[in-house]
Amino acid sequence: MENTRKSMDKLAALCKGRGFIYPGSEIYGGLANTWDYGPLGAELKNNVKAAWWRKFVRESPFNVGLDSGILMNPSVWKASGHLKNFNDPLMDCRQCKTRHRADHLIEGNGGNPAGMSFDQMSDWIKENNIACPGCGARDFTSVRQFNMMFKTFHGVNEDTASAIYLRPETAQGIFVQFKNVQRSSRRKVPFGIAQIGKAFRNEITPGNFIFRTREFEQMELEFFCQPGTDRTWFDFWKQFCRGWLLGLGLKPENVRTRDHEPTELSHYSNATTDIEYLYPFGWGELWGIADRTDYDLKCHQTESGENMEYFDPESNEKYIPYVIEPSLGVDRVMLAFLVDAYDEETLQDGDTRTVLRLHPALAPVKCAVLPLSKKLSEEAVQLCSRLKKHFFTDYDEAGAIGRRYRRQDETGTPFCVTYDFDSKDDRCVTVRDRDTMAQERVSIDGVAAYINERLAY
RNA sequence: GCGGGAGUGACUCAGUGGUAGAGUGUCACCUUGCCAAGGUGAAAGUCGCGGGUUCGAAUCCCGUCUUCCGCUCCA
Repeated sequence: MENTRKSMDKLAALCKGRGFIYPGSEIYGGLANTWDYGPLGAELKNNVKAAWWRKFVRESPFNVGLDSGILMNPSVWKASGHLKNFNDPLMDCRQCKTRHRADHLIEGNGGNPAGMSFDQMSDWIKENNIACPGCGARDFTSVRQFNMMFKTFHGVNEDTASAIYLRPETAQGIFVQFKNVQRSSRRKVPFGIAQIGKAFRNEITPGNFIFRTREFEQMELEFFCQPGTDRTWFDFWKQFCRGWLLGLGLKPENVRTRDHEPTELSHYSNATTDIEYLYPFGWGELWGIADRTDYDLKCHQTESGENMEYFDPESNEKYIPYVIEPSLGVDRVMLAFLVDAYDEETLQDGDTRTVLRLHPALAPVKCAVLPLSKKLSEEAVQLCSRLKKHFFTDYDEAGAIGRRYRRQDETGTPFCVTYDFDSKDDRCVTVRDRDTMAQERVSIDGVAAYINERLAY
């Protein structure tokens, strides 16, 4: 545990020092569990999202994209069940300091918490002499409410009529627009709608760096298919998602899939599989893949009165499609890529070299132009501005060349291009590979293509 | 919310009542010329905040804020 804590701390320190991730609102003393992405973090995050969008939307024969709003009609959350299910009654054991859900406690002891007020729950637990599952004591605080949805006001008058919520997931925007998208894109089932966007949840226990934060970004796909074919598609997307992760370099031994037990399934799902990653703090959920059945569309049909049925021209029947939902957290997958890439290499002379072995497609800086001497600045700067048209290129002429290589290693730059005293004559530069530290002589005119080829995934 | 840590330059920390320090990092110049930490110099600190004790507080006392870890929840 000591080591794992340390490795997360080291990564967080590197992230702050190099401009990946800073603590939020730091000059005001911070705000718990909020983080801002710095220049390199913003690049990395964009690269992660671009890689996902490319694989799940642009290259997909099935899927189309959507960018729906964070603010939605509150009825959406009534229909989806979030208003009801995102309100948790919690109480603490005064003896062992653990926290419990009052409704779970009541349910587990043969009671029925449905419809009980918080006071009634407190009373029930007292009357039935319920003991703390942790320590056996019977000394609880009273039940308090935790609403997981961020509430705000639509319009300038803070009256209850205009209370709305920040979306706790992006999925509902997709369900609500299902008919518009299907019609306007002329898609036939099976097809999917993909979306990247922010979501907000008042998590009771955020933490572990950017793994769980109250403001986070999701990359979700809602894949609509004919009832009965859902399990086939479920398995298909499971494999597809896993392949995406491994294709971008996550080590297979750090990735596992875990099927949910029937008892832990969400209220809308009949099957869920998590793809988990081995973080320094243990296995953590990365990607939840759920068979949501026709639950969501059905709920919206009931609540809105809008017919959500799809007419299948091939089978000549009407049905509400089943939905397979692979839902991935941008921030936590980014953390997984960072953790997986972090390496402290011991060199022959005993030196340690910190390297972020990010996949070239994800690396924030693709290439750094390093003149061997400041006397070569002019030509090197010219080369740099040419390369910048192709990909993010950095320039550094400060200090010894070895030092500059190490600096680039720390931020995961896959290629360093060294302009030396021969370059002017032979029109070639040395390209140094981050992972192998091997050097190759490449013509100045061909260096952009040389690197571009290696950024593919 | 409860329990336990912690707040001194960007980072890691020293300083326990008497002039705020070091190393790393950053920047400039020199040196070097393909794998960092040679030289010279510079910038950078409301010692978390408020109050109290004292001739004098980073240091002692009281309060407060923030943050980290653990627990409950994670659609």
